[in-house]
Amino acid sequence: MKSHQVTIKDIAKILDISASTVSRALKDHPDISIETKNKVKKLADKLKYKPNAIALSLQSNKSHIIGIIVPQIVHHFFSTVISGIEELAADKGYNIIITQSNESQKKELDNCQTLLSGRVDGMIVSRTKDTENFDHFRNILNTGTPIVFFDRTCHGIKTDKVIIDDYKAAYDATEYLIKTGCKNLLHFAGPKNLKISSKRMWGFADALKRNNLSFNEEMIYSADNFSKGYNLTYELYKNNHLPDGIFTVNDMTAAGTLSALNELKIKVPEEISVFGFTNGIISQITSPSLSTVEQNGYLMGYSAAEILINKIENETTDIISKIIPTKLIIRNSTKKL
Amino acid sequence: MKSHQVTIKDIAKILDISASTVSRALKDHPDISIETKNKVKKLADKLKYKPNAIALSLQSNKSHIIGIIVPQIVHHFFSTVISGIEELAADKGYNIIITQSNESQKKELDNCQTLLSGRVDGMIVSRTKDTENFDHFRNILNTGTPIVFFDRTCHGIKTDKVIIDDYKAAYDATEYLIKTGCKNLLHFAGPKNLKISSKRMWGFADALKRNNLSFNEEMIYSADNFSKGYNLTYELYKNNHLPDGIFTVNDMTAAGTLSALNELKIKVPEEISVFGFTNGIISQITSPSLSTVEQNGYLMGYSAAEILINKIENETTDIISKIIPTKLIIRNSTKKL
DNA sequence: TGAGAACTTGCAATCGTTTGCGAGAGCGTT
DNA sequence: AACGCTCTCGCAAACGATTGCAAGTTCTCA
Repeated sequence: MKSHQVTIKDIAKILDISASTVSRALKDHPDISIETKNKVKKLADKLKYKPNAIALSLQSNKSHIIGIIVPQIVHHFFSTVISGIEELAADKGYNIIITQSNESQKKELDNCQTLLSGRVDGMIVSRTKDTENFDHFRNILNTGTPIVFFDRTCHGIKTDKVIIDDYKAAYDATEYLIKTGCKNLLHFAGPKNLKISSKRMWGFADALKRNNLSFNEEMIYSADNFSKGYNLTYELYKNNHLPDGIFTVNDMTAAGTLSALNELKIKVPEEISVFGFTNGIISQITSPSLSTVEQNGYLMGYSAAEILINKIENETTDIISKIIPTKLIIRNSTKKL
Repeated sequence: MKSHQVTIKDIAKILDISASTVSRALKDHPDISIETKNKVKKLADKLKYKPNAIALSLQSNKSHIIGIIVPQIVHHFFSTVISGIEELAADKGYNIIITQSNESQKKELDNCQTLLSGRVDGMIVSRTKDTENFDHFRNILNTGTPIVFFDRTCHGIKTDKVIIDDYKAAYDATEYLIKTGCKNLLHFAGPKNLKISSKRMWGFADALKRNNLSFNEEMIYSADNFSKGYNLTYELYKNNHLPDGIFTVNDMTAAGTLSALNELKIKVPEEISVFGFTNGIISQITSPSLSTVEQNGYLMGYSAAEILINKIENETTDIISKIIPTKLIIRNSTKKL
């Protein structure tokens, strides 16, 4: 099937000149006469010649490919980040190869192998949740292939990363709830060993303390997806433990919470305020629409690509840690200031 | 920065043997003595030798890369498809390079160039909405690089494709609405020149006719996103034109509709039933949760990859048109049978 | 002792492209 | 006529890996 893409040699043979002349003619090298250039360009055009990127890579030892490893492509946040990466990469003449780890460390290792074998110029990675061994990344860095981590980073490795200030974002969101009159808050949290989760939790806790509200561990519940948020809300209702404000670790959990509250005919935000985190599509769709933290995935991806490409092209060695600013998006699940 | 990945030559030099011997030793060629093999393998292991995929590609004229063009990565449906492609591709030893067209034909053309230059072994494509000129795809097919289209296909090109039976799915959904008692239906439709939209529209129309309900063009409204669904619903309300059932071209539109109905205190499904299309995440989050058509994106991607890889490896030339079965997902925005 | 077989290994070409260097042609100058 | 210069262009090596073929060594057996 795959017949034959036109090569420089083909053109050379047809015009009865050498391949080097064709190569130089195509890139306007001054050594080549104008007539020859014209002949070559005309034929190249006619035959739809396209340079073989693979041969160029081999020659230059640069693939112009960025390798990406994410837990799941379908996750809205990750696809947003990928989109940001793709945008800048395309601009700068890079392609992106995407692999997903499905939260499995074995697959993550495989992905590293593949990308290394493919001689990517650099990698952008968000690691799996439950890994504490980062030797594979350390090895790659040692070979000189740069890696930029985003969102989930690797404790103990000195490397470039792009993150948001989860602590501050959570602090701000919580403080907003307090300022709009909530006095009895709960936090629906993610797994403790995931840094982004624990930071959000501490932001919540510190906001309470600084605003003269007491904090204790019983304000923290574990719930980080739709159904857990939904079920937990029902449970709190049954036990008569519903607060007047809930800050959730992500939008899905908030959506589950809202769904339960709707069914229970509890008015949001009049009786209970709900604050999410991520600002995914769903935050506009819930009823009422969800106040949340804008976690600019697109910008994260874009920035990560920026750092990486700079590293590839300028061979700098300084470690960059970029923090993407967050923003509170106030919609209708919270009261107005 | 990028120092040097270990090559066969490096190993050869260290052991003072030729590169060919190393190559053969690594792949257990019978010509090589066991001692040599052991020496070579041991050193290769120690130095973390990884074959240079680029060199192999150049040599074999196979890149083992599948190029993907989608309008937008962040769109849930597309990222689901990509996920399906990635899964099988990884299994079969292929990498995927992803590009997005952002619904711009110019970018789509650029993407084709890039992928062609990258010498991908094949492509999986969902084209931009408003293009009617498919010469670029025709040209690629002529060079012998196979393309499998999915979801949005190209009228007039004989090529492999993976689609769903939009007509039947729409027919079934509409019939469900009728069977649960709706007598006065409307359809919120997408652009007419997009085949998937018009097929859904005809499925809707024919279901009405076959069930002895009259159909006329005034039952078709143009609305294919959240805000259009929302606004249109309000407008119908004002003009006292609300039906007892609405079938929308996608989930987002349905979500907008539900949102408006909620605000208008119109009971769903008691007063109005709403049926969506896609079964994205949002269909579980709306209140009430949305009855919709399962459009198995993952399976579409997986199947597309299957067809493509088969074409690449077995060089078959027969054209395959695969139809992914759909399924009605009944939730709470419609009445029960 | 010599011939042939068996076993190991190396040479060189190849994939498509780039690039330093050298070579030939054509011209003008002395 | 001889030299030198400018214009054009081709040769060959290189990137990393594979592979047909040739070549070298060792061994066996007559």
